[in-house]
Amino acid sequence: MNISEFAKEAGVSVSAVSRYFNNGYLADDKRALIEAALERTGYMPSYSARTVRSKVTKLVGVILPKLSSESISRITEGISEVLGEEGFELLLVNTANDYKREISSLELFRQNRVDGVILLASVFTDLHRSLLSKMRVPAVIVGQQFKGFNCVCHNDLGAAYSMTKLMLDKGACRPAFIGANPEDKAAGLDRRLGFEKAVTEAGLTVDPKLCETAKFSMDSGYEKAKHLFSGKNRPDCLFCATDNIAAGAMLYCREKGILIPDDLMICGVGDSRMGKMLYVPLSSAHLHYKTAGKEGAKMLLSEMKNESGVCRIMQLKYDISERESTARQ
Amino acid sequence: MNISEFAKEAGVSVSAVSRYFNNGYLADDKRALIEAALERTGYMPSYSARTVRSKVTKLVGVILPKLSSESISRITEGISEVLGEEGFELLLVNTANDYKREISSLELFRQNRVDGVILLASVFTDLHRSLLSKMRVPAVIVGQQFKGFNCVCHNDLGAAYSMTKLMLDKGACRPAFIGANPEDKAAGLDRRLGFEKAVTEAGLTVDPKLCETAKFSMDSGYEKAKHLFSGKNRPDCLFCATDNIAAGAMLYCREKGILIPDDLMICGVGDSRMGKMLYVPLSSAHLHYKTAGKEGAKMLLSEMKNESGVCRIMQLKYDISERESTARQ
DNA sequence: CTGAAAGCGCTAACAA
DNA sequence: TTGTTAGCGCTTTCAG
Repeated sequence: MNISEFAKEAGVSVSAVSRYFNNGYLADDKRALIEAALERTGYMPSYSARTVRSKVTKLVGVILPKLSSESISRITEGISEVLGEEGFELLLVNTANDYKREISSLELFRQNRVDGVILLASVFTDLHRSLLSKMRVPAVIVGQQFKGFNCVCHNDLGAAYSMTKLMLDKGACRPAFIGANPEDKAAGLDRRLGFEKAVTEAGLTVDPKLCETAKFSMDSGYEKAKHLFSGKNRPDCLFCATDNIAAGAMLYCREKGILIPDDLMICGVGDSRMGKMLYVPLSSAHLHYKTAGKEGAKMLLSEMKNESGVCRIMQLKYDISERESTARQ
Repeated sequence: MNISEFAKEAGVSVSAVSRYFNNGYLADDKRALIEAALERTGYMPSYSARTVRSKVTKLVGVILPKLSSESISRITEGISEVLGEEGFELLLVNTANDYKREISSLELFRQNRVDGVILLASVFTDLHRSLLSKMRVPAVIVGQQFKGFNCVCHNDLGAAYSMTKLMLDKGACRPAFIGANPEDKAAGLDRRLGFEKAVTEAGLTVDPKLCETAKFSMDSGYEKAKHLFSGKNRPDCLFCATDNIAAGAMLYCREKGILIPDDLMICGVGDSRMGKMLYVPLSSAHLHYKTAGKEGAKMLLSEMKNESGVCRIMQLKYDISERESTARQ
């Protein structure tokens, strides 16, 4: 059933029906007529037909590298909360860390499918830049800072610095590092720079033999910890770029009888639910993921309302969650 | 720019352009002409205009109660993987456990916005039933069994039964239970029934004082465990409906010096990443969440292809992951 | 405040 | 194989 069939059924004009579903510039008797007919027929207007004319999809595209990650699902939850209140729905693309899919969804979103885009990417390239510039709708990047675009990001460098400093201040002097791919500017590069800054400031030097690069997984953290402890210069504190990596490293320590925090202090970033529940509760930098999602959504909303054109960067603060894994006197 | 402007620019007819983007029933020279013009103009066809005619959205609506849950994000990942391969995108609605939003999104999806619906709900009502019946597109329910509709579900009763039996077989004789809202048939009711079946079969009786109903959270598990241990008849084994609840209960035990598994064996359901990492690794029933999502998506795909009308129910198996929390001789 | 009618950008039937 | 053209279902002027 389409709008004119329905209008006939209701005994009103097509425009009356259209107005009923939109601004409601309508007399009460017609309104009642329409509501009665709605009850009878179960008619629903077609969203795409509306979009063809009005150019409004009420859809926001969200591109993310994976779903089953605590940080990403928290961010997405924040996005969905804010956007939902404004009547937007999410068109979700899970790229499964596949670079090609990231690009192709950006292409897809140029087909007037969405009113705006939120991108949670890990690695940025020139192709990203050129595609984002060609975008006809506003876009916001969450979790990374990318000059020339709207971003909501964390203070990754500061967080890594503070956590490392926390351990050095407690007397550690052989700091080790397990980081992530440095092409990921936020979780990879910046967290490494924060670690290095703290080490250098403490008057120590960064020992390349005590620095590893892991994947974002527990297993990888485990492997890298094993490697770290295979050398003769054993670390007495370990900064990990994520809680997951730290958890893997702790698993190794438990197996080998390396005591935390006595033999080795350890901390992560992200303050995951799991970190609190580990056999030694993990000190971590708390990043406000849900807030990041909310702020990203708010930024996008304001972009979609007025084409300001000024791009903004918002950096969120972090908090230090100190727990037993660094509880050395 | 629209299709006719673009066709003019390219020097071909509109149908040539339309064919280029669809079946490709097209001579090579025109194809080249179009591609050159595409390069020049960056033209992209409008998806909604296409949908108005073709009635195909290439969108599947996914309704879920929350995002930041391991089980749900795993299911969603499975859905997205299968559907993505077939060129479908996800229109995600996060209801935040709000019943009203569940209903309103079902309404929303009647506006020809999607080609199919996947519903991950916890509690089913008659309103769900009537709305789902009115649906113009196929729908699949994942995680719950609901007669008369397409479902992919777990063997919740069996899983709870096996985990409880595991502990009773090891000599426990005062079994306790922390479950979820029984209106949630899968995680609430069936897991309770499984527990009760195992207890009864072992020749024991279910002690109502040793049965609690918690929310799906660690905090709630903690509180209920406290309550459980406040009575004089202390349990010697505890079955929890989810790993999260079990983790909360274990936190309480650790605080109070209740030794696991010596004083209390404990197990959960879901086999979460966190469970493996707890201070005593948690025995749990492994449910194949990602597989559930994949199978749900496959079922939906086949429904969308041919209106079979026959509704199917698929129940997935579970596996037992035995760990230290039940490692009593 | 209301209804008629002209599109929105595209697809698909049809004629060539 | 192609191009012309009539819609898809809706919104939005515009004249009443």
